[in-house]
Amino acid sequence: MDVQTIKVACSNCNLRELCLPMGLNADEVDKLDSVISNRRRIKRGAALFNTGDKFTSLYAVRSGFFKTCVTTADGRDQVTGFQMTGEILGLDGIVSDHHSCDAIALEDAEVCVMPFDQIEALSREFITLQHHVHKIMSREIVREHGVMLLLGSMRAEERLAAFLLNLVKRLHARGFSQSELILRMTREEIGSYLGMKLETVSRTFSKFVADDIIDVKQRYVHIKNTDGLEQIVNRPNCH
Amino acid sequence: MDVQTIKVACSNCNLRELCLPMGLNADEVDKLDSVISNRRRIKRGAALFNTGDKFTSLYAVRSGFFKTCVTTADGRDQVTGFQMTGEILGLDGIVSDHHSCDAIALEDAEVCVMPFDQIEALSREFITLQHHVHKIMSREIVREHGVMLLLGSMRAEERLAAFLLNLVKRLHARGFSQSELILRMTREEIGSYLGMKLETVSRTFSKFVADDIIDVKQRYVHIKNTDGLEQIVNRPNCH
DNA sequence: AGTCCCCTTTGATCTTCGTCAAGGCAAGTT
DNA sequence: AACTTGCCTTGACGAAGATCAAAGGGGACT
Repeated sequence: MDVQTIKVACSNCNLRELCLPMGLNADEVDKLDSVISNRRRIKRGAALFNTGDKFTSLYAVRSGFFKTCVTTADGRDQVTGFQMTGEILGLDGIVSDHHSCDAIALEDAEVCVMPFDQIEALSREFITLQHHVHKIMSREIVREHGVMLLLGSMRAEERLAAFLLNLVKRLHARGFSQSELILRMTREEIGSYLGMKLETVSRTFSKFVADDIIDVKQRYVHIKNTDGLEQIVNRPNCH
Repeated sequence: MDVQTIKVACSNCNLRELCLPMGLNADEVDKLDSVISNRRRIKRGAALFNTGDKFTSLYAVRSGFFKTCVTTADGRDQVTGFQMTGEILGLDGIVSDHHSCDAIALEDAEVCVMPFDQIEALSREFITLQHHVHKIMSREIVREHGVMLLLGSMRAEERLAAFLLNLVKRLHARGFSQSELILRMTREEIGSYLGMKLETVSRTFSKFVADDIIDVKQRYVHIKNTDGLEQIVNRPNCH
């Protein structure tokens, strides 16, 4: 086993508590290592996969930051999610054997390639892994319920506040600050995800700054008042 | 094996081409029968499960019509889907062992109860079933992508047109008319699902009637011009 | 059959956000 | 250093849809 192989192994990966091996015992992680054959590097702006591509594998984000988006025939475009370290990409492809969205790297990134037939084979062997795969898919379904709630019933300020809180929570789980973050996406991508125009995103950021809830300098955001953001999200429609 | 048992079996169910047994061979369906122990009747307005309930089973809709909705602490409410015959409910519960939405019957309904631990056990045995379970979850993820696109980038007319086309397509797959349907939900529930107010739903229906695209009489809808509806959905934002 | 209640429709008005437009900032290039 | 380019901010205006209000209709129940 050469140095490179060791480096690739889940067992040595500092993400194993966030990623697919979560909850597996040492023996099971060893087996999982054997099916995660390789890594793939994606340049900023490039696609990990595109709509229509044959589905073969799930991908675990090892480093970098992705967006997924669906596009309609008439050119409409919707960002469906942002994925960071330890999160899984590609679940959309299982149902039809082809991907139904694009996964684009928002910065230079690296993913672990997990051939899905091998994941399925292994999860027939290990109950723990089987259950974990099911949980990952269920988690994605529940996440999307949350986005539907956001898009269907929140106003612009609430959406952006919820978005910032969600981002910073996930970053904090990865060891980053609870109050500072660098956005990896443009205002337009945030707007697409949140169902608003980039100008509205910008204005809403400016309003939060005026209200002394955050500082913003381009992509850098400092959350000065987390409670303030939470109140914006939780306040029932006050009209 | 008494008459009642035979009636309950997937192998004799006229939904087996739509429901969980889809694609399984006779032997596999027999095994599946053995884990689908019982049915449950749900009265109109009653819950199949509520947020917070312990997750034990998936449910296949045998008859009737359901909505699922998420509710926030501050009383906001979002319908996340409508489920008809042959569709699967409960996937939201897998990730945390508790349901994260309510499933409410919109008319008297009956579901097949599928204990999830047994589904998992059986799908370790049958590759076909394993793959099918994964597809069902992936399909739900892709469906939700579509809803996000709808909520994030469409205007009221487009949303309602897309909704009607989707409903009638699913009903047609179940042997119903391509052009006529009975809505099982109120204008308010449609509005919640589509991210608009019930008055806007009503006005949009009225506009479609004025444009001679549909007839509406309360819950009854007759689609007179399917192409017209499709054009409304596919037309790029024309402002 | 009559009553009640919920659902639906429609109108008038108001708010939020989208649209259009112009200009600024930051980073990389020549 | 000047220039280009992409991204962001801000202002003015308009449109889509929300809100408030009132009244009509259908189905369920007694």
